[in-house]
Amino acid sequence: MAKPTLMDVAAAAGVSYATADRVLNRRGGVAEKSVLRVLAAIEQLGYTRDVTAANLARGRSYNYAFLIPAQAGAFFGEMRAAVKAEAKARASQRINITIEEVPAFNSDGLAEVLESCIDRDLSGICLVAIDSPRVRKAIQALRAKDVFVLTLVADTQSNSRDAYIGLDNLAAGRTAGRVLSLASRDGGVVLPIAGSLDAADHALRFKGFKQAIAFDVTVLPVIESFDRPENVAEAVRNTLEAHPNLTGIYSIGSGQNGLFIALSEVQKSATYQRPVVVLHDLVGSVRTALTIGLVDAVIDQKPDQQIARALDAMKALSDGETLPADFGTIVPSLYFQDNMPPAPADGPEQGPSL
Amino acid sequence: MAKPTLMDVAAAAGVSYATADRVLNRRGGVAEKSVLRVLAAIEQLGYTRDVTAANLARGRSYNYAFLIPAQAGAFFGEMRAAVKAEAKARASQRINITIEEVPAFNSDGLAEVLESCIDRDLSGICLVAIDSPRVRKAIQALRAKDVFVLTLVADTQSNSRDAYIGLDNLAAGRTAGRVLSLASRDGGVVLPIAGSLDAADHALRFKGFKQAIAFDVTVLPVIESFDRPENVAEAVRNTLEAHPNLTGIYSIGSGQNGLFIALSEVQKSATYQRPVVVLHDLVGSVRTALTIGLVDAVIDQKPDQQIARALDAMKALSDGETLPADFGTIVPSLYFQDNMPPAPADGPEQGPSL
DNA sequence: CATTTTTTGATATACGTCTATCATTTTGAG
DNA sequence: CTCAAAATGATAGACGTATATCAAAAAATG
Repeated sequence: MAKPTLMDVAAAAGVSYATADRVLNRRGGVAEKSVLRVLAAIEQLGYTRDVTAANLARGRSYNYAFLIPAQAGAFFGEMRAAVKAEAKARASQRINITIEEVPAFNSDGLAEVLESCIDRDLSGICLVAIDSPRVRKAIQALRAKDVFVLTLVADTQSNSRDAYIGLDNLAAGRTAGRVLSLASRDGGVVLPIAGSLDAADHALRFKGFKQAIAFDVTVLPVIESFDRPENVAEAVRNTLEAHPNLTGIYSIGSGQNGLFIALSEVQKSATYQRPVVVLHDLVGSVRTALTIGLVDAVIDQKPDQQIARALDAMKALSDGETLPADFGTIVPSLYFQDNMPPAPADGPEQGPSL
Repeated sequence: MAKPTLMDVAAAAGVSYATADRVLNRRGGVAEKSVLRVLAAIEQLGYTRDVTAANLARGRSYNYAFLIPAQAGAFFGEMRAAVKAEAKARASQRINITIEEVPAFNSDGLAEVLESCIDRDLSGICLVAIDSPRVRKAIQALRAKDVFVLTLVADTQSNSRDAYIGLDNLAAGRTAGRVLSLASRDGGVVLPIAGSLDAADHALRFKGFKQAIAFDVTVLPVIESFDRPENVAEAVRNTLEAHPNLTGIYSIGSGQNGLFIALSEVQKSATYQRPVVVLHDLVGSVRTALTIGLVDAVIDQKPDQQIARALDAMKALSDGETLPADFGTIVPSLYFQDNMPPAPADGPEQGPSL
């Protein structure tokens, strides 16, 4: 028996197609007993609406926009590539995706783009949030127009968006702490390096890190790089000087160049045993560092999976479903040289398919 | 401008809808120059076929079957739940999925079910392979009828199926080796426990393990449990007796009960420092063990992701696409207490949606 | 040029649903 | 019982594509 159609349901319920349709689409004006009979028939036949046919009839397509920060490191580059890949994959399913470049670290720039989206007939928008009154206001304006707003990677206030898709930073920090604790079994000394502890994500990671670190491991005062590679290289050099027995380094943020420089010096000099190094985000340069053994473990937030998840979330919201509570939580992945996933390939253009 | 339709393409190419259709669907009998004009129009307008409308018109739906071993431990239970979840999620997209129970470890039983599938009008089938002549023959018969056959978790000969979706066992073993090496920095002694090294997956994991283990770490002779918990408990006890300084245990296979028993004895006695324990598959009991700190790290093969991947693969094959080379390779995930993903919830039944 | 062959156009029906309209039946109130 | 209100039925057009048929036009053949 083929999949039942609404016609079958109507027949089974002993009503006309029109009535079955009125029930299914809650158009009202149907007697209670008829409603029940239709619902019973739906239940009994296991009817599910063919959403593809429904969308076709409604002339409905899903328009989503991603606002991705421009040129802010390799991470967002991968993110952009992932969006493009998903856009292509879903194009044949009436899902249209556009990417808007947004100036990095600039809340007014972000707000401006958001404001320009208001009359673009979008059903959802996905942004890397920077909190500011103007941004919040723009988001509210969009949501008032029934545009779903998701935050990605970085969140705003939780009541001002529909969902947040992003890394569980506390778990990420704990994982780092666990690895360095394992690697410093009988006590040890570890150095945390952050971009800035004022950034919410870095602070959370650091908090988790301290939670998970073993009691007999000494955590040195955290170094804040403020995105200046020289600072990091210098600080790592000094620390190694002062603590030749350093067992671990946790680089909490991005911008790893300074760290790489200092580490390769250590590797060459061979005066010290290299500490175990844990850092974040498996982008190109980090991938290389892991491959050649300059660092040991990488905590990744799987940008491609985040994009896919964000799209699934927006589609679900558009279809009137509600999201499970922890839908947006991305569990940190831990990669060694040994279980690195293959690098994302920007596949060649495909011709029109059959 | 809305998404272009084939009508738009025909108009742009200056031909009729019928001709554009003939080109798109390779029906033949079209002059070379017309073909070129249509293709140019497709290119220029960025036309992509609306597959949902196409499937609707074709009356096409995708019928897939999953053959999952019955009652063979919690792992396949999770797998079955994942299939059910995906089945529900894709029901509205003309994808029908059935689950067939297959007797565990029984190649004839598997073959029988396979043979019964031959005239069921399936477009794809997914099984946990057990190699035997009869199974191979059944698979060939299916493929001869244009049914795509994927293997899951366990493979057959690579030329006898369309794709294999499964864990990269070598990488999994290497990852375990890496963790135990990290945890045994200045030398150490580690104990590998396998179900049976005759099983291809266990052998591969063990091979990877040895590859990644540090040179100054001693690997004790591997214990083979042959799925008897008592053996494992006994062997672990003896090993701890003989090597009070044991730094790590790698449990290569499933059936962890014996290990858990021995470990909880150690935990209580407090005579030894508990070795670092790495094992496989984050099923219920393992999850508990990880939570209470009985074990340290779990390598997971993400059954839910495997199911999703398998479905994507079958759908892609059905649509005439070719799969990327490493499509089926599942990268092992490493979980600590700290980054455990939430347990899969068997969500409550949802009423008919809007 | 006449004839056959190839190519093209026009058009109809179908897929499962949405939306709308109009006619008809049933129900409830007075 | 009468009349309005509520409920139901019947049906048509649309969405974008697939598939088929038949006639008309263009090209190739002799």
